[in-house]
Amino acid sequence: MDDPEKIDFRKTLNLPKTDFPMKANLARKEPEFLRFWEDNKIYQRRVEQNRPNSKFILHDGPPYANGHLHIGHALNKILKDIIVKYKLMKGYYAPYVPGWDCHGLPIELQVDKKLGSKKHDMPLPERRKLCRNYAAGFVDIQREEFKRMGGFGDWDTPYLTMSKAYEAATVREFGKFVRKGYVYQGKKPVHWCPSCATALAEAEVEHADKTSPSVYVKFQVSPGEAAKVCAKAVEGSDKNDKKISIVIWTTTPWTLPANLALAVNPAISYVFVRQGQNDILILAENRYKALKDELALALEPLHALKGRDLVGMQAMHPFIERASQVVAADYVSTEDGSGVVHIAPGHGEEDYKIGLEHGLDVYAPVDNRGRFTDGVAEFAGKFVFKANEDIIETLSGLGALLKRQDIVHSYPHCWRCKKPVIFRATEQWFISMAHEDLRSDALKEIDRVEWHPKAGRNRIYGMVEKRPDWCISRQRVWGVPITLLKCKKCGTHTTDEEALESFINHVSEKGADVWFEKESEALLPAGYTCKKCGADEFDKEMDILDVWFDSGVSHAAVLEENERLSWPADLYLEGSDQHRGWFQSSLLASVGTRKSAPYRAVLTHGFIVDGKGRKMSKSDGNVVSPHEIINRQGAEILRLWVSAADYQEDVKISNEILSRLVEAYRKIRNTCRYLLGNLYDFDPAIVFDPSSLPELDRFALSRLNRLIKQVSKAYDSFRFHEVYHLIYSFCVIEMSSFYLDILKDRLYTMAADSKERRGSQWVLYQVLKTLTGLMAPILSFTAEEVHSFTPAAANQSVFLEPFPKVEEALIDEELESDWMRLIDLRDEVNKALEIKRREKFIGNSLEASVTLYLDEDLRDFLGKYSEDLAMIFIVSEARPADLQNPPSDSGLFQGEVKGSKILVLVERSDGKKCQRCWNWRADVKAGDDGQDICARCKEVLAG
RNA sequence: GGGCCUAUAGCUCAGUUGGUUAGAGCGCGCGCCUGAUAAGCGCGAGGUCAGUGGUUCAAAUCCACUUAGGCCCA
Repeated sequence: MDDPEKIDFRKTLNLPKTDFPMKANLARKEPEFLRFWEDNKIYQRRVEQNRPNSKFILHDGPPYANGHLHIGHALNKILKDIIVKYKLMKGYYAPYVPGWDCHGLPIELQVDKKLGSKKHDMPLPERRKLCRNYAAGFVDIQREEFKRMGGFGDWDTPYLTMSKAYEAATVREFGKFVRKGYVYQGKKPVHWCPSCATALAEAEVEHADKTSPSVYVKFQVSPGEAAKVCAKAVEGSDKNDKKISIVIWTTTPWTLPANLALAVNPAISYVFVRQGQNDILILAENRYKALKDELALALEPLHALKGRDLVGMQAMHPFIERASQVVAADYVSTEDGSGVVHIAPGHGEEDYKIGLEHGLDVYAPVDNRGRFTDGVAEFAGKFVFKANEDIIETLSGLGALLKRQDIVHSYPHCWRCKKPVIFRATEQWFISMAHEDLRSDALKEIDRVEWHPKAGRNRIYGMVEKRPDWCISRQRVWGVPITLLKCKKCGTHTTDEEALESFINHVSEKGADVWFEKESEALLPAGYTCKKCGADEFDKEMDILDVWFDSGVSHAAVLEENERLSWPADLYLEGSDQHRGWFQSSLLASVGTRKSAPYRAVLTHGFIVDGKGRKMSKSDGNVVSPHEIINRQGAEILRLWVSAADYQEDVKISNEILSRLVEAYRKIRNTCRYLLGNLYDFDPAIVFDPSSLPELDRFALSRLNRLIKQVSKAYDSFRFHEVYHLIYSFCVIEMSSFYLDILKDRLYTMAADSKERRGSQWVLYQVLKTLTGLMAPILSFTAEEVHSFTPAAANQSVFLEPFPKVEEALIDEELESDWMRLIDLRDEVNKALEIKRREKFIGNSLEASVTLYLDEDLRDFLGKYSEDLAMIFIVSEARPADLQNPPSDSGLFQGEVKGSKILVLVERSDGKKCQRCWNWRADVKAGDDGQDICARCKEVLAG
């Protein structure tokens, strides 16, 4: 050092050089790339560039425009983005139009909450305007959040279910259902939230524990009946003195005023059993034991009958003058209760069905606030849940109450206000599943669609097979109106083309608000009169459409209306819960009007759970927020997490998982950085004929092309975790620990412009470009960053590049299998070296000279590689020898390669260490400056 | 309670039509290197394939049940 004469060999080497930072600083630098993409319209340019090519349309399921994004949104949108980017790079015309679901109860409730009591004085159009603004606000928020994740798409022109054009399309599609005769009005019990005063969709109901009174109630059998039907049962007792009663059990005493029947299971056995002095009770035989003590029943039942023998019997309502007939129902079980179910057709789904079968009235004497109507004189005006106690008291006073306790059970609650809901028969609008074979056609279509995973088919099939008619009306304000007017004179609805067309025109011009702003007559064409009676005055239908109808028609409102898109979509991609939601509403909306499914394929992902596999909930405190990850580790890590998981099942996320991914990210990044570092002086204009390259390089190219093939296949089948594993393993196994490690000597020590070094640089260049392209759909930020450092990159952005293409000719099976065998040998040599390292016999592997004692087969195989062995093993010398004549060295390593025994002798090289290339060679001599240098290096330095 | 689904090393994933001692990478432990350096390389230890029972010459793989978990419904 102090000697100025001494050459600093380090300076004579071609060491890697790059400004590409090792530290990614993702959270800080990602926004710069976002700006780059936006400023340069990279997505738009790529889409346009692909316009002449075949289309691939991924139709976005609209998230609800309320609240910030959670990790589930991130999973969904990143998966979509990976697909869109892959298809774009593959050359498909794949515009991605994101959308938002803007109408509906949750937003309305948020707005109502803010308004408080002012809500009642506010005209409807104004409340709707507030809802619109609220939704628009969250569309903006969520849009920014999605964009931050690196997603490509038409963010400036998304589809909104509340836009005029979309609302008009919704009205138009509804009109088609009306014209085709699917739509009918009927009384039916629906989940009803008395607090929100609205019918709720299935999806709007959630189950939670509730404490309810559990009561056993006697329904006395009409005296005449007792004698007839029960003659045998009461034989031997003084029948005239005895009261015979059927025992029912219910947890909703408030439904008793609406009781019209009692259901028994015809197949099971019922017993007559004495209670106290004067009572005989009827209940299921296998409930007798459980209830014996509770109800203070006699020790022995008097008699038993099958349920079917009880059918037709008349019982008397305990406190209303009305008969209640015994009917048969297969679903009645004896798991709890008394084996007899009280039936109120207006207050239960099963009850309703049974009522239909027996011609019972759909009776529901409860108003929209959950209060009894005047129909129930003694409880009129009482809120049903409060009336429970009054009813129980009444029953008790009449001696009809057998038992009362409180139980905690799972009960339906309103998803918004979290209060318990009731079943209540109301006037609703329905789409009939039976009309025009809607159900069977939908089922046929399900089998024409490709479902990923396959189980999705069964899931939606089962649901569509069993689902009831679609209740499409809601008694709320924030939505698309049910555009029907009712003639004031004859009550006929305006279902004709002329009226519906007029409504569509009004809505497309002014938006759906027009329905609430204008008078009925102003919505109709001038001079319009009722088609039935000729009257000209109408009442407006004030119900709005189910939001599932809104989003269900997106195929029509978006795919058909946007000329850049096409119908049907190639793919829908949502969480597996959407088999009941959007996949189904879209299917029905499309089959009903077009007799065909709106999608060719449906891909679903699972739900996100914590590291232990539990679902996330605020109360458990295991919620992971995407913002935190983005701000701490970067959106790139979130994207890598999405890609690494097998999303068709539940996806786990935890700090451990994320930190593993951060490490994997660093490895991929560093591999790219190292490639870049070795290309600082490479001119990509130089083209090499691959066949002229050494085997090692051809092996690397073969592996690289195999990688392209495998990765493409994985992308094509949406198996992104395979993409991740393939790319990552390639970086670690093929590159970092093998090819690149071996190449160091060649790259650093040979003449910068030598054929050998340029050849490997050319290979490294191929590897770099390929890796960048392969990872771009997932690691978009990093791929772009690498691309910006890549020498002579043709395009401004990696997303303007074609996806890497396989060169089949470069995949060489034979070469690969030979080199796999060499790698097996290398593994054995490494084990032998490690032992010597532990013995402190060597440190750096270059200090070693290795002799391999091999059988004839292996020696033959190694023949052509004998010159390359030292390079491959990264030792100073390596030579094959005959296994038959091993030395008597006790330190011989015994190994095995594919069943062949081998022996490895590790010695210290007897040469000297070259101060420049660090190899130990016999030809190392002191140079002019007195430093040891090998002949090869001397030649390089001589130029 | 019903429908659909899942369960392989600490983590993420492989395990072809059931067929030799269940694989990979990471992490972990130990070590080397200091010319990828908040890097790189090597070696090693980790699994009764959720459990139980069955079919079979043979089961992680097929069947049944159980347990745990997820989605959807009741």
